[in-house]
Amino acid sequence: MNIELIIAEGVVKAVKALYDLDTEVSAVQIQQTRKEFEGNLTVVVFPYLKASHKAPEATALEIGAWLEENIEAISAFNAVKGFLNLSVSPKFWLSQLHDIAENETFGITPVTDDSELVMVEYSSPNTNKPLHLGHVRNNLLGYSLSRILEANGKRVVKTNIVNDRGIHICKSMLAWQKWGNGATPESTGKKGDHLIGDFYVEFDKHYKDEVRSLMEQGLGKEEAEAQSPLMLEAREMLRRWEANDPEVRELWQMMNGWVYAGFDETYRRLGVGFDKIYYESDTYLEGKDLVLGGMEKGLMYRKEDGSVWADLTADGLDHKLLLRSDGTSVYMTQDIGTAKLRYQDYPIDKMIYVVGNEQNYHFQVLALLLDRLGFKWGKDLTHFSYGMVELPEGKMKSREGTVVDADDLIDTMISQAREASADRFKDMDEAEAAEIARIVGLGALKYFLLKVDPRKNMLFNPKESIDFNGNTGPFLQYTYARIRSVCRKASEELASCSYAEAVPNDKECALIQKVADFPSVVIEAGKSYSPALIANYCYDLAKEYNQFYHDFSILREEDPATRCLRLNLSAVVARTLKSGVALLGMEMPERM
RNA sequence: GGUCCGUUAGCUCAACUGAAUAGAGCAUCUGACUACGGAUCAGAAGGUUGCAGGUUUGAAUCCUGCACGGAUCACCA
Repeated sequence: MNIELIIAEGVVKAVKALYDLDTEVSAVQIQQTRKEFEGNLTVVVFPYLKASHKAPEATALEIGAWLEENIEAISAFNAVKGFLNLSVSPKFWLSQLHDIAENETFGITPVTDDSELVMVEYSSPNTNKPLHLGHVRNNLLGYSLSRILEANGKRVVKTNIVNDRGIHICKSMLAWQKWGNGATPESTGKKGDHLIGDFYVEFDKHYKDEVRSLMEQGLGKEEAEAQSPLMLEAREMLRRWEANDPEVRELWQMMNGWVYAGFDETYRRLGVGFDKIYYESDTYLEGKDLVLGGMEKGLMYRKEDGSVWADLTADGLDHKLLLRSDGTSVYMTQDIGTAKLRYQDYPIDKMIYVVGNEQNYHFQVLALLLDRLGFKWGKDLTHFSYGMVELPEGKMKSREGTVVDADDLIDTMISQAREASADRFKDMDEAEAAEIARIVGLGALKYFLLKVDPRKNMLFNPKESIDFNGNTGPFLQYTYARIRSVCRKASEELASCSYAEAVPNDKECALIQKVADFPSVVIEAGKSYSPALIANYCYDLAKEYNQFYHDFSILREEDPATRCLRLNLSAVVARTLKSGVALLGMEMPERM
């Protein structure tokens, strides 16, 4: 049983017995005892002063005495001002360690058939350029969030909505037709998404040239942009696409196919995936029907020019356009259509959209509209809003070539990991060395992006790249690999020894306590949708373990029970670290 | 201009949602391998938590105002 709960229940009884005060278990304030004081856990007694009519310290001492008397696990206490520091007996920690070691799925709530069904949308790329660092943050957050929710017993459907239609795709297609000379991923040896991205840039270059020369002929900027022959051609292509022109559709299919192959490779390398992928080319018409249906029910209205709007002023927002005067869809309409298809496919209880914070307003509106249109999860949809990844010079801009490409970054991380371990295992064969470099390089990247509060913009400095020392992914992996090394050396003893007679010292108790916190951290991370909480916990645990490892010998400890305790404690720490970082999508190497 | 978000050590980030002397890492300086893995550990130094008020026994955290930065308010996606 959880020690904090035991203490909280004890405090409720204590204040009832001592001061006749009724309070709730959830209202009891318990925190980790600060390092400079004796004890494991601390109860804040300020809330009970009114009932005790005594000074803070006297009240704390009184409650402490009651707890020591009535709760077996409490072995000592002291009071500093209004803080009651409680020491938990080594015996209790020993039994905790035993329980944890026995529990194969420690910290993980099993998923059952009647678990809540949560859909997580993430990634959501455009098919006109390769993924960059911002997408990587999105993908890792979305994937990690899915894992965390699963660990909290939710059924999770991971989904992706691919923005595969629109003028931007036509630009790449047109550029390929004009200047591609039939280039394919095979003929050029380029990843499909990069190839398409190059043509998108190519279009932009020629388009800018056209605009410039038109402006030199005396046109205004807007006029020039509107009259650029390339842009007119791209728009014409979009019209043909929407009219199902076979030639355009065929080209579109082929080029999108290249992009998907490229994306799939990046996803695979990142270790993320989806249960179901939706395409806007399939969903944008659905949304139109829903909006028109809603209009008939009086939920939306039509202006004289034929455009369709929703009046959201009653909810403190503005009027929102849903269909243009020419009857075509906007972004919002597509999201409504996608929602409909998803609900047809899955009886969703909860929808989470992992999308950047520049779309906060969009999702506020979407929630209201879906609710209005009768989606039961609409009002309570969660926009998991995250900040941008910025460079020292500011925002990434594809036009200025300051985008950090996802594939390049992954390559860089892996080769740096390779360098860092080059002189370490010369005996290792190539396949194993490559696998370890992959795990460590990606671990550094994932931890770097996930340890930060998602809401905040974060900084990535390409010159400094990502560290492998200190508060990093490799620090966790190193700790794990080192424990595994020790466990391998004593595998037989670990399997058969007994630590029933051992008496854990303060450091060992503190370490057991840290491990025992894992389940509540998983729960809190699930409630607050926070991979960062998991990352910070894993770091604290690894740091605590490394201190222990440094101060005490494991294999050279002479007392068999103590040696066994330390072996088992190490094994449990390793296992907890591994399942913790798994929630971040990170892997652990057996050696590094 | 309206709305929303952010501002913590030189730099990158924490702080269990109101508690003790605001913590880590990097960088700087000092120390620890004939040792179970030094991608480690120990120590020093570094702060008026953007500013000013307020609520509270107690505020980085809650309220008000201001400053700075960002996003958004498109018949763009």
